[in-house]
Amino acid sequence: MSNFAEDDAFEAAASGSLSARAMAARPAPYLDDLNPAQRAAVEALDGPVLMLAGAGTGKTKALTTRIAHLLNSGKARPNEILAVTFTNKAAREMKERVAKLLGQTVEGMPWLGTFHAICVKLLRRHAELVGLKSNFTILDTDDQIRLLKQLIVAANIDEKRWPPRMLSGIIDNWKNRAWTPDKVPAAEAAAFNQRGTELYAQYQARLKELNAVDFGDLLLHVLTIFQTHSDVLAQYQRWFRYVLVDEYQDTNVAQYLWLRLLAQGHRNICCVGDDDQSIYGWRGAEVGNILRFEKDFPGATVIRLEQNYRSTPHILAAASRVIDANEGRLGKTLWTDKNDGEKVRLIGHWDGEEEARWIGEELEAMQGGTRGQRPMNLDECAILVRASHQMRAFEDRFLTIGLPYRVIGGPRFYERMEIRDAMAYFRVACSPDDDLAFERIVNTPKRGAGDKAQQTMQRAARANGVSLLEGARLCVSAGELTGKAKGQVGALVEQFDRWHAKALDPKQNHIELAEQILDDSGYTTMWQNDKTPEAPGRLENLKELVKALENFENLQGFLEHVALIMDNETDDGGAKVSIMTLHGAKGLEFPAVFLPGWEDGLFPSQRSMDESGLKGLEEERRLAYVGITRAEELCTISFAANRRVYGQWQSALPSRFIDELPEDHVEVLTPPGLYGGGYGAAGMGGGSTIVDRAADANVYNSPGWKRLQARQSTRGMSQPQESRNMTIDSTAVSAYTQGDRVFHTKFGYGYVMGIEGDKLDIEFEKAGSKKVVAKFVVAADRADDVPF
DNA sequence: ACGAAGGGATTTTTT
DNA sequence: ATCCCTTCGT
Repeated sequence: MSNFAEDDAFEAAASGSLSARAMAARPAPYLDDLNPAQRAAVEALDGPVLMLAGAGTGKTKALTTRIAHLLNSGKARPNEILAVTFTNKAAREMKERVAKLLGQTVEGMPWLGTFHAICVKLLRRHAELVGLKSNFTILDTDDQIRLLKQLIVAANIDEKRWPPRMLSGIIDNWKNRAWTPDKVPAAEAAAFNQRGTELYAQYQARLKELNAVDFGDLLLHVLTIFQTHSDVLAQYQRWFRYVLVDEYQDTNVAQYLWLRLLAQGHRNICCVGDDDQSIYGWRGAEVGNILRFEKDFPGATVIRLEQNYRSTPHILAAASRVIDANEGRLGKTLWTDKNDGEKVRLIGHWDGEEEARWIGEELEAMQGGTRGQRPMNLDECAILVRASHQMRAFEDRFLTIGLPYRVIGGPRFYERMEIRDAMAYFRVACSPDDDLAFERIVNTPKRGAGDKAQQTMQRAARANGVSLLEGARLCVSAGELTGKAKGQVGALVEQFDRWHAKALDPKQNHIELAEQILDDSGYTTMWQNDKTPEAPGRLENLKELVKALENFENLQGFLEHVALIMDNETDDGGAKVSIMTLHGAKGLEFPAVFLPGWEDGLFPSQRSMDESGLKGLEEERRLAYVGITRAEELCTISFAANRRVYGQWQSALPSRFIDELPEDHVEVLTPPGLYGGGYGAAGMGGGSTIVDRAADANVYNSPGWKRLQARQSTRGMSQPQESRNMTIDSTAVSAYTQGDRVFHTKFGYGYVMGIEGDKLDIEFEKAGSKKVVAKFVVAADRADDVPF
């Protein structure tokens, strides 16, 4: 599929515009732009280097300057540098910045890219060594899951017990650890009753039949090649004089082994990362990789970038204190020469809706500068949430008040159903052997080919050892399909013959062909006739897809790229506040950042703690660190006492991370709201140092707050600090028994029906059945003591 | 073969 | 609450 002869990396560089010799004599003005640490990191070209780059310390600048310096000093030619990133975005940015530094386009840096993109390039060259053809196709998650599902069903395994999604997760996990089916440790295999490894092996076999790989295979196959063909490995070890790795803390075991093998040639490896920003443990990242770098590469130079150019001292202090609670850090001390600016703001709310309302009002005020500081543009502001379901409250609110917003992250362009369908048509047109693609669209639009018809085709294909498309053809000519399917599938097969011929024809305009495929197949018509509200949008997307084809020579080239470049930059301009997850915000920065939802259970996420214990909690804490350090000038943290989760009202305590904030750098805001303020925060204040202090300082000197404190002492409840463990205070829960009549400020009176973990199951007279943290109700006979 | 209704789950995300 | 997927009924 790819004609990589064209970009054959070893060849390309020699003719590139950057001849090593020509560059050698050049001065290095870019060095003057660096601080001493950055400069040291750039100039330590030889030997292993670990660059510990804290948030906002100019990591990318150091990294790109280092590449420029390598080239400029004649140490390496562009194609002798291996520079890996995790995302296409990072790779793109790096290319652009290197080019800018050198004042010219960098041609021939073929080995600057994502792990996956580089592995595709390597694997296409050596595919036969792992039993593949070099035109293998790359399956995405969707294809992967459909394939696994087939295998599960075929093996007669209960889908409920072994959901394809779960199996795919297990297999990915194994691949992240560089375990091929035969290398899965016995203990691990036993944990899944041997069935897991069986299915894994079957899956790999099936992939080979399909001449396909999934994302994990890209790395794993190349690793296998390196491990089993020392000649091939040696060739690359020799070739890559310098190796650079971005976001090293995010590497998994497979990537680590891959890098270690390649770097063994010249031992010039420079890893850049920040252990405090390791937030991808759940998908296989090993912080350990960065922690033991010096052991792996004895004599390594370790350079710390600690001067922060992004945030004010207050923000930095808050972030530093929070992350300080983590164990086993490599340790950095971020500093800045910026002026103090505003303290980190902390505010509690009664519920999630009020929180959204308040942030909306803040954003409006900040735009006009009415809030007392410089006017801010909406696109200078961001709301960073822990989980995407939190976004909805903001979207709802911002829609009602007409505040422009942009959700970053969501489903990506190439993951949308209509795009994948269209691509499946293109895939079959280009490679009629692509069974998964054919299967996807054979009955889309409806062609009367349901389960039964498809099984017939599958059987025919298997029996004759041909592709599904050929199987379909056989069924049609043998009259094995029922009336409706017979005609329409027959027509489809003929259409694919025509389209395939055109796809191979160099004179054929590929854009016209794409349009023709979508129209003649009835796919466009299907959406035109669809009256659901999203249909027009889907047609729009299809138009965009066709437009994207302009950038490519042919359909094949397009498909090749899209497999790896699944991101979409649909920046339609216009000032909008960004809403995204904390994960999505890594690497970004905003003058003003809102961090809502800081409640125990939500953030830190209960699930994370349940599944990974202290390790999970520490990763959550790093997430908090990432969140705070995104802010340049203004950082606002908030929490809500009540929130609707899965349709049920739930109460929660403020996040333990709030206790970890340094009070000197935090300003506690009084929420607007009923009863003279202090509503949410007072109700929530239970264990927060901040709020306690605030109360002392009369910030929370509301009657309600005082009464709450009085109530807590009279009832002899455990002090919240003591209860701040992995499990929430159970003393309070045990203060009640079934049948107790209780009062809740929001839901009114009710009876305790049962106790579930840390929550009381209460049947409220007006509000129905709810699960509530005991702290938020009082015995009905004490209802007068309720501080609101 | 296809649409409606019921059941279960629901962190985070790249390639 | 909502979404997705399976099952059931036509």
